[in-house]
Amino acid sequence: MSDDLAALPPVPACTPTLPGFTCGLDATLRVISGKWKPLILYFLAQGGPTRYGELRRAVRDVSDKMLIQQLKELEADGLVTRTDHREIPPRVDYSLSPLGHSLALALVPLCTWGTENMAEVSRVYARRAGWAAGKE
Amino acid sequence: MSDDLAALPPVPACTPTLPGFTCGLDATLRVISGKWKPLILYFLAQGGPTRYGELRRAVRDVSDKMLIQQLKELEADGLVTRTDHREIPPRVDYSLSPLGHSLALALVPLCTWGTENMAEVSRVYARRAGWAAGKE
DNA sequence: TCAGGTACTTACCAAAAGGTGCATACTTGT
DNA sequence: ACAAGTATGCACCTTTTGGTAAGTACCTGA
Repeated sequence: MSDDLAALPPVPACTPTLPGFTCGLDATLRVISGKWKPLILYFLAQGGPTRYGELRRAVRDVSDKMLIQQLKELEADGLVTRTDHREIPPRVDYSLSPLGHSLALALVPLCTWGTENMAEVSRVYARRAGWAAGKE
Repeated sequence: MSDDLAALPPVPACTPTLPGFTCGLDATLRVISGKWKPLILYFLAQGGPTRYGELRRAVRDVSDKMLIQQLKELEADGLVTRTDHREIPPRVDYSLSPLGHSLALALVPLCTWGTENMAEVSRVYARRAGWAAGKE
């Protein structure tokens, strides 16, 4: 099993191209950290422009405050585009910028990994949850 | 630019195979959320088994408390393996399990994305930081 | 007229995440 | 004898994150 690792494709080194980031991964993490951001990005990547309300209903359990906040940050970071149709009642929709879309594509392997290993993950998580709630 | 998106490879839908997770991405996020986890995984993926102290020095700015804590969770989640050589003074090293390594591989695109777009990210981040520190 | 929907904003609070520093038990080097 | 290093544990505290509930300005349908 230790030989496995040696045989697997080596993980490319992460170049610390710019100061302030230890590596590319670090840079990416700064932009997608936040409970809902990856989910928002991924959802937007699947359907096209989406109205606020739809998004709200799609990303289950998110509150208005959080959704708005994360959307603003994503917008400030140039990952999503907000379109205000300036109608009354309000109509606004969100879509991915090309940059955002490229990030969403980079999320695909994570999504795949999660799907493939969901059984493992859920087992571990059930243990954690039970351990947190009950006694042992 | 809106046609761009249509032309790009469609992001595969995320199957909610098991209850409790909205999709695979969600599952993955549960396991790697934590300021240092992706960095730890990635570092371990590059060099083999690593002693605690080395790891500590490698992942810059991490405190003992945090590093230990995250390592424990990663271990509990079956992503890293802890080997205590039961020596005195203490000698312990950490390495990736096969599952952990597969996850590290899934992180590669994120790392690449960050490297490629580091200029963008750092610009945005500089703005955020300055805006937080200064007044406007 | 009144409930309900739109896309938010704000104030207030709880929980989680994270940091600092001290302690341990034993070693090696000075 | 004493400082320093090893891999942690623990108590205390601050910062960040996230949630709840209310309000806004306007519209539509009953």
